[in-house]
Amino acid sequence: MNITIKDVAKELGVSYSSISRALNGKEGVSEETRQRIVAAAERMGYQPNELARGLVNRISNTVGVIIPDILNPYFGEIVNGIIEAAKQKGYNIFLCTSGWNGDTESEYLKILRQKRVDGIIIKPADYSRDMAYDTITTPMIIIDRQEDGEIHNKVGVDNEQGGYIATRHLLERGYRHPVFIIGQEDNYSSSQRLVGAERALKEFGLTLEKNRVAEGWFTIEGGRVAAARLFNSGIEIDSVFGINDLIALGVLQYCNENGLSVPEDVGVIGFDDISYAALPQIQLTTIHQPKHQLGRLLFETLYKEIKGFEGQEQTKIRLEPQLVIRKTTR
Amino acid sequence: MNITIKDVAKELGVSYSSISRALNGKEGVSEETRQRIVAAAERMGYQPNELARGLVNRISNTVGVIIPDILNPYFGEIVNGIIEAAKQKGYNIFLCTSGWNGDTESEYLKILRQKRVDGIIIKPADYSRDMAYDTITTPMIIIDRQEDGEIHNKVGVDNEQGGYIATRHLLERGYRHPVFIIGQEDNYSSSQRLVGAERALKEFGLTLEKNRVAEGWFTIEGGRVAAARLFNSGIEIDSVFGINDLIALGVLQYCNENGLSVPEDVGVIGFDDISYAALPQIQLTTIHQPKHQLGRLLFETLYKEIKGFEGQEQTKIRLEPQLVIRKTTR
DNA sequence: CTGAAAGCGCTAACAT
DNA sequence: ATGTTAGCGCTTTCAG
Repeated sequence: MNITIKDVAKELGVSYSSISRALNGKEGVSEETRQRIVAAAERMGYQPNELARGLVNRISNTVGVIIPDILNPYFGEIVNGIIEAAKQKGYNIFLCTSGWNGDTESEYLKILRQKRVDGIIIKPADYSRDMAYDTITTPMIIIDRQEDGEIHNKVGVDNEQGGYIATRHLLERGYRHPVFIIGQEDNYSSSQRLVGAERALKEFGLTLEKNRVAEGWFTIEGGRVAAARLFNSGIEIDSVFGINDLIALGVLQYCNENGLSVPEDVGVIGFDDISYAALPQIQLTTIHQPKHQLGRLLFETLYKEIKGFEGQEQTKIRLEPQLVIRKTTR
Repeated sequence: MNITIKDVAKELGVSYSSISRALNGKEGVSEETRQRIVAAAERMGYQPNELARGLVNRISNTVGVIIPDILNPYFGEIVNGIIEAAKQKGYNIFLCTSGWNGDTESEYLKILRQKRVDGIIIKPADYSRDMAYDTITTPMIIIDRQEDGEIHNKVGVDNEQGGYIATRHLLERGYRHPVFIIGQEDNYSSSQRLVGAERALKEFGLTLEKNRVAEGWFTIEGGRVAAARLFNSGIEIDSVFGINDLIALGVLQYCNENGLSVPEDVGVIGFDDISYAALPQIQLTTIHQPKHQLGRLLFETLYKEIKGFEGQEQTKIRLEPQLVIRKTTR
């Protein structure tokens, strides 16, 4: 089996608590024996069992990350930022994907706690469920949520403002008949962005009509299908706000396949600013989010909670979204 | 703190070994007490400590995954497949990204073993280092490697064949001056694909010249920069084989920015067939890999090794790549 | 069927 | 400075 602390103790004829002390840099061992121990451990290829250490120390140097979909570059970049920040603090991450499914999410939440992760970073799969998070005592931080009444930390972009900026841009460019494609209706980010959209519409004397909002999936295909539904519904459309870039990409695909020229016939705006949106062949106008930074911030905030820094107050960080005008709006 | 097996034992006035038996579905408890125990555990919100279980059982139901870059959709889809297959077997994954850095990779390899993962799935950061894997006794599987002389399992696509097909396609379409953009020179997949390219060239009476191969990074920007270098080097170029789709996307970007029309002035082919390659605005000709399936297979093969199925022989699985002709080659 | 006790590998008092 | 011991939470003999 694996070499344990006892093996190297026996080898050297010292007690194994000395080994522990030496290897963990604690005082109580002479410099000489410390060196002998370190050398022997190295030579024998000793690897401390983190399971055992975690059991006694009650820490695992591990955090769980639950996101809906790793293939969405938005989450990909966030995870990238999390991993980077985690590495600097000696943490590893359990990556879990919920597929926007609340049950899968709950399941992972349970497993993560059984694995005794030190903290959890989560993007809720749906809106309704997440008030139940308050019963979780593990340090936890929620991505992209700003609501009150919960105990956990929150870091995210200002979605309402983002939705406002996007819609306002459409309106300012002369589009008067925008439609909106969101994810599932109970998705928090979607609804917040819609609230912002409504505010912009109001400023231009317009209202948000129900039949101008379509639900889909947060994927390219989801956007394409929803666009088809909208354009075939008979309403007048001169622009579409895809609630994320993947959806907007699907809209672009629909337009392309159906001879609608962008940005003349229809203007398209997305949200997130994933890297593919900037390709010269795409040039999607969108709302930029600092995704990598968001990931780093997420971990760092969680880390502080884990280590018990800065008291018990809930911390909320709200990042500003930014309009990036490219070629899909006139 | 967290409630333990002892708490529920005390609550019920039974020994805690009975709790263990009941909760793990082992025999040796009457049906009646089992039900009482299950009910109490549920009521008290008992969550077994997997760290402790892992310590005694010597299993963690965890595997480590080390990939170079989660933002490359090629790896994204693989990871997706791994997570999906792992979930079915009750496994969680530690996601580690090496950033194509061998030292980072080694570091993670060490940590993973300390965390006592049951197995490791790895895409080596570079070529030279990976023979050192033979000293690792943890079940391990290597992505996309077919070489002999190692003890670990291997699952991947036939890169030589893929490189051959891609280059042959270019040649068959009348391109006679292809250049090649690879990742770092010591990358295994790159060199294998180049071997295939050479074979195709030979069939057309051509040879692979050193100055027609450029090194870059496996990113869009890497492809763009390498393309610029190549096109400015004064050699004749009528087509480029990007060793992965991200690089090919960068080449497309370079062409777009420099008024080179594709596929007339220059033909472009990639490798991987990431989803963005199929966008109507992109339509990249490429070599398809079954990435999701690859991920599933990776985990399932590893799982068998962990569970000690099918003896000790090294298993190698080689998937067939497939040419997908779109619009970037004439 | 059930309980007592040992031990997984390690850390942290407590002794010496 | 070093060794001894208890115990982290759990599983698994071994008795009863």
